[in-house]
Amino acid sequence: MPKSIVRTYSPYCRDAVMLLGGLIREARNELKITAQELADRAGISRGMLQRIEKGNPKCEIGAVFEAAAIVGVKLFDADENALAKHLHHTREKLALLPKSVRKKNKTVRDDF
Amino acid sequence: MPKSIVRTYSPYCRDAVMLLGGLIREARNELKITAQELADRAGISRGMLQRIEKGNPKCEIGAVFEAAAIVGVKLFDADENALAKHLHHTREKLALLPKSVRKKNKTVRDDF
DNA sequence: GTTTAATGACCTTTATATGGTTCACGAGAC
DNA sequence: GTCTCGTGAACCATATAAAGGTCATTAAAC
Repeated sequence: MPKSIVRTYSPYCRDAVMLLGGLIREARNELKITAQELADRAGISRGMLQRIEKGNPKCEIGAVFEAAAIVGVKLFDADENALAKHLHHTREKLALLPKSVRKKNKTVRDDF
Repeated sequence: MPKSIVRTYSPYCRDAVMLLGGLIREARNELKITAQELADRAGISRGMLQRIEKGNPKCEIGAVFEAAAIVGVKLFDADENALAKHLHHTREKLALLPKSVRKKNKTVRDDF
């Protein structure tokens, strides 16, 4: 970022990220997998996995989801097939939706 | 990253990120909110929101979750309270769990 | 039709997230 | 006791993600 941007996160957002990290850590422990091994399998560094499990919001979502998927933490409480189907459905809906939203004019003429 | 790392993502991971982005875009359209407005409210740039909605895995998870929370896309199919409770529960469990996992010695002596 | 606004796709600059490497601590295994 | 392994934290170099801007296209609103 050009100008030093101090990003703030809502408590809900911070909780969600921390929860996800905690779930990953829990699952990893139950699977008796070392941090290094999970990191290798996810294609990330161990330090990165540490930040993920700690709930650092500044991690790329792809790495987090990858780690989560490996240890079996399902996002959206959905299994893979359902996810793919939902994705397909979403794509269809998006294709039909208007590409741009436009706010209705605030000054509505209702004096006719 | 020092050495140019080409990260690969599993199909499930890519689908999950794309699904989340699609859900955000859907929700934003239904709420009749412009991309600029959502970006402002989430404290991110419009270009960033574009990448999020497109399902780019290289976005910080905090920004994605923030945008999702604003438009009402709940992660884990859980409401805020349940999330916070779950987080608390997770913290407790983590406190009890051993801090390190150690693989059992492969060469088990079962000849006694 | 015209006008206005929202979006998508660029590009450049710059702050920073990441990978890699250390080191220290803790806990099993021996 | 010693030795190993897993973890947590800190540091550094650098690839790069993000912000901000511009422009073209599109589509609502008029």
